Amino acid sequence: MSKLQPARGTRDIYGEEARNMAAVVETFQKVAATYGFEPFNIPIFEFTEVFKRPLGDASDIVSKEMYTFEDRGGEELTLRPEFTAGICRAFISEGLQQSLPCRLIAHGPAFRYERPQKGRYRQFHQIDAELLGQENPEADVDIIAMAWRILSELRLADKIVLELNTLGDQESRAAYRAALVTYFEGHKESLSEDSLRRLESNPLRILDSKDEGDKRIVAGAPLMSDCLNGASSAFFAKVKEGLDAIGIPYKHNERLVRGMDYYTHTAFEFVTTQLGAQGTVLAGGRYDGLIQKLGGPAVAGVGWAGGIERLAMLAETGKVPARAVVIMPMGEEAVLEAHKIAEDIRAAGIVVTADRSGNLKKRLNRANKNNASFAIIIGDDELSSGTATVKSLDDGEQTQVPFAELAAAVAGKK
RNA sequence: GUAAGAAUAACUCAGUUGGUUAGAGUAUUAGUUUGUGGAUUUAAGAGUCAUGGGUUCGAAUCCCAUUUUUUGCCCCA
Repeated sequence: MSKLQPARGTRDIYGEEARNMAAVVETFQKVAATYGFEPFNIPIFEFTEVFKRPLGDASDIVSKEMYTFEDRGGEELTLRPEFTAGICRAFISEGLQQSLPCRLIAHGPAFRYERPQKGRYRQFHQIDAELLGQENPEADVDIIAMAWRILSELRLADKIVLELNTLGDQESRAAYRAALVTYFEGHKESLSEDSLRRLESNPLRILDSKDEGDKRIVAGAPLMSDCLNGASSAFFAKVKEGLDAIGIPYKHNERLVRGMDYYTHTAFEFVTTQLGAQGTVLAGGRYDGLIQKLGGPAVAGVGWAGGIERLAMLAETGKVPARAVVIMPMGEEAVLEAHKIAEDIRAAGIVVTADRSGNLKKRLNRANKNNASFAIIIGDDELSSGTATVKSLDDGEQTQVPFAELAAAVAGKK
């Protein structure tokens, strides 16, 4: 800590940005509720094992990006790098298999020790949805539809495309992985250094390489669709059929793979070209074996997470602070009366702030700058008559209004 | 973790081949006594030129290190 500034990759969020982020979360909650999803809050940190096991030791998140620490009791803890693992742990801890299916949403900060860039921070914020206990492909359709509706409500539909792929079930995935390894082993000498490493850790990721040389090799690589067994391709067909039925546009991207080891079957990403390399705005997939891997029952799951910062940057929510009524008491006695009046007006759901310092000119100036709708002036004259001076800051019109009628006088007129 | 840029007032940015007291716009405050805003105008405050070293008679300017940030890669929301 050299100066009084936020630690690398963290920041203070306020003003328009904070409003936009709040709007994203509100839209998310509102839409999710119409799909029958309910809030589910999990801790911000867990035992390290909770993330290590499902994500896979070789994944970058586990090997270099986790905020892991030992607490005073000597426990190994980790700040959550994502939500899914924690929710699955909670599902087991709370014995929720009694109440399947579970439709759960969560939102809040997550942490990854990465190189910061715009739209990529060490503390970032996600919205998250998980649907547990539904093995059928219709569940995938449901949860993608929900994501699409949220993005539409945020008016992002024309800035974002849905990319879709299947990784198949365990068997198909293993077969594909083997086919890829065989193929890339044959091109070892021309693969990039990164991809040689990936050949060991996560061969599927080579498909996603940005390296030009790799891309040429990848072009000739075997396709997932050729390795799918009957059940897996039937599953994927159903998902596509469902999306077609409700008119959600998507692009089948054979090269789409995901970082986490736990995905099976459907994988999808909502992508924009407007955020540079941070174009993935919301992404997820199916993770049928995950809960079992954590030591729970065999329960299917499908879900996604969206980056709130990234969504907020794209969405023009147009959210502005509500215009306030500013109450301006002149003198000691008026201050007390102003408290009472302010409370009365707020009880009617109107935004009221008080400005008690400076001469009237200054206060009106400030009120105007803050885009207030009305000024309510209370001085000695008003106290004795029981009526306040109400001044519209839009047209300057001024009227005397009895204290009891102020809320009505100021309501609705914006 | 890796490569290349950037850092000057609250904000956006000028600042010549290294030369005296580092500028502008926006914003802020004030232009007077406790009761009337928005425009114009006048004035003022505001900067350890990111931090620490070095070169030089002299550094915002050149060199090195550190910190933060931006754009790629890695990876991901």
